[in-house]
Amino acid sequence: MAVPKIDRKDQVLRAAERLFSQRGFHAASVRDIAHALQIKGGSLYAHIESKDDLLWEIVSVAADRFFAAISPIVKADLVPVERLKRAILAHVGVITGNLEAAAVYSNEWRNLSDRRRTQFAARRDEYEGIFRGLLGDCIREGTFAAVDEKFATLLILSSMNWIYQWYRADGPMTPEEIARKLTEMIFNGLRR
Amino acid sequence: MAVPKIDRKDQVLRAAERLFSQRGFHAASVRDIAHALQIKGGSLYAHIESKDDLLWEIVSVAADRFFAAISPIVKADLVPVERLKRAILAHVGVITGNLEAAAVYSNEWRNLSDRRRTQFAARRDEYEGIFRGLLGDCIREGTFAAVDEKFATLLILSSMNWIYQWYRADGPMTPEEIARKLTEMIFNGLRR
Amino acid sequence: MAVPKIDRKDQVLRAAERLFSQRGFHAASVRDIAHALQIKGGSLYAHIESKDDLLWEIVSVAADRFFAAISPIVKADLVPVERLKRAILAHVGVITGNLEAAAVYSNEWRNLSDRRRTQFAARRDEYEGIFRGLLGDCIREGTFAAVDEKFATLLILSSMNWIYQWYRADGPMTPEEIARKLTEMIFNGLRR
Amino acid sequence: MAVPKIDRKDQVLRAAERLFSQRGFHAASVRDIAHALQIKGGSLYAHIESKDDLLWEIVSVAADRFFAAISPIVKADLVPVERLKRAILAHVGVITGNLEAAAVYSNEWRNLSDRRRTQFAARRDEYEGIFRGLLGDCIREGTFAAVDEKFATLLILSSMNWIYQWYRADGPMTPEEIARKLTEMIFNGLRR
DNA sequence: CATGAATGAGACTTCATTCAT
DNA sequence: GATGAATGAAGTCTCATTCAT
Repeated sequence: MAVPKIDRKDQVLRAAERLFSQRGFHAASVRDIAHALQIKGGSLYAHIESKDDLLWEIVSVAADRFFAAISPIVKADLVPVERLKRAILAHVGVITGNLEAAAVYSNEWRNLSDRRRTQFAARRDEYEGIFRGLLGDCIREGTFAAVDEKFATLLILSSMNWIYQWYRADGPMTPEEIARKLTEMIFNGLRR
Repeated sequence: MAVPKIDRKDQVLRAAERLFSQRGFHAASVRDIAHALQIKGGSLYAHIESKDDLLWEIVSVAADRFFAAISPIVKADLVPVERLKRAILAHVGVITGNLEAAAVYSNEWRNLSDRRRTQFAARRDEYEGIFRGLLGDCIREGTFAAVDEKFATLLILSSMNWIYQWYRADGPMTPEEIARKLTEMIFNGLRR
Repeated sequence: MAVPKIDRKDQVLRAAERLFSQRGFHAASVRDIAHALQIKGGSLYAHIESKDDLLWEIVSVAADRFFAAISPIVKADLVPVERLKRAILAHVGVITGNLEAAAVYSNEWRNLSDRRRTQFAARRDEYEGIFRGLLGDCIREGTFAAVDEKFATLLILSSMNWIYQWYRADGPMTPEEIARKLTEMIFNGLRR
Repeated sequence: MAVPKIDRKDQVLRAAERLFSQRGFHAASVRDIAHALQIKGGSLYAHIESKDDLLWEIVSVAADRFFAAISPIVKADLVPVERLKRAILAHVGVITGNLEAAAVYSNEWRNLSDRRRTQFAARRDEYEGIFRGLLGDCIREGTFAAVDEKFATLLILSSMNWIYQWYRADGPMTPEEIARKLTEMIFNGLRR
């Protein structure tokens, strides 16, 4: 009846990312998501297992992207501070390239089922641990002051994860600029 | 006799803050909140108008607290950088002193009714504007480098608003220490 | 609003027994049951946990009745054949006194959740075991011929459990007559 | 080449018999049946008209089998008690030879559409009437005592229709043995 | 024949809310 | 104040069925 739709599953994921990020998991109904694809609520279930699965898929694909972006950098043969710089750029790149998924990743994991929430938390901690390691290297190497590692890591990550709140692809700043400014501010501080 | 009769309405607000912050607005039902007070769902309506009102009350009281904490500082006769420092301390104080309300303030405003969401957004922008003003003063005065004002403001606010994710009243850091470390890092950067 | 309804839960159980027995578990919807009480579907949930629970309650109360009716007889100090006779009378009494519940007990246990179905089967086997014991006593005592015990037990139970298909309280036979005729036929056979 | 091409329609019927008998009509979905044939739900409709038709077909083929098995016996020139014996053997033969269909016949007719249910009930009553006639002959001839005809008929039929609950083709008893034991018990009773 | 995608109806269930008691 | 019972709306999901490919 309809035109042959390519990769319907992807469309579903993207619509869900958009609605979950805009309204939140519970405020975005299955019907809303289906409506975005111009089909009826029940029809979604030809493509997904459950709403919970949908959230899980978004959130774990997002996690995969973050890990994939950072992994090569961690092993790179560079001075620590350069590795951290590039990791920040990579992370910002994933966020700006997948704004809605990143927002869901940051805000909606609470709505996962118990088992998955635990699983998610573990991966998130692992990711945080990688950043902390990069930062720790900078400190041990002497480039950075002996700040509280955990605290500083959260400063970096939280400032990046807030980006989705105001970044627009058609806005004035490129992801590179954002990353550069962020790095500059966090590394050197605001003081002249 | 005079058993210290704690205001029931306050109990309701506190229970709602807790549940909204833990599970999110939609995942915390009116019955859940009532259950926390050991009464039945319907009985809550002797104390509140509606669930939406409850959220609004939490969120606007939280906003009031932030404004109240900062207002005297803005007008204080101090060098700009000192004003900013104290504003940060005040803001951190409100967060750590009202962890759950602060979490609701940060995360659940999306679930307000349309009209109230607009109203909320305006206040939030106003608050952000105050911080931006404090920061701008530091730049104009020459203490701070000529960074992107909006960007730097968001860096400060976002790093503070993330605190509720890990701060615990019985943890190792006092609010003052948190504020001090945060200020130190943001003002001077991580670099040695 | 409505007149104070006494024991609403009982009314729910009775309506469910009726509808489950008439149409089967799946063909009788929650709305149908609610409609029988002149309330809306969702309102049932003030009285039950779930449709599955409702079935379970009916089925286990029915099982309880059967056990309660038979237990004193098993321990009675009577000749075996008399015990069996009275057990049959008791069982027929439970069926005719709770026609619809008995029908649900016999036919709808398949629709229980896995865990409960297992639990149910165990009790059912236990009950069958009791009858088998009574019958075995009659054989060992010499009153009955050395028939296949399991087979004969099923003959007795199945002929009784079929009663709900045709018995009507306002019909021509009392439960006692039914039990007497049944006993007569099974004990002495059809042959002159 | 001529691979023995088993009729697809038969496979559908057999899968449906199995699933309807195991789970009940409503709990066995069209998709379940299709899955048993390793095709998708919609594809079943190349072979059936509707789920209701499927049930009807199973149930009426089963009825046909019962009638076909008994018809020649009713007209046979034998003493009444012998005719009854053979009818029982024939009926047991149909059940044990078509266990699942027999179970569906006994339990799922309630789920037929209204019109068909009525039609089915008429045939069922007719069949019961035949058995009742056979039994009546035995009474009139003087072989059997003057028992309640309807009651005795139901005793015989119900004990047979319960067989599917425990009979297994690979079990210890042949259909002939089952029929013989059943006849023995019902004709002569349990008493020594 | 089989499939994937869709549909409309309806299933069970939860929820915020109301109100007589 | 609190409760039990009810409601209407909505939510997620399943199902029998259809049809273009």
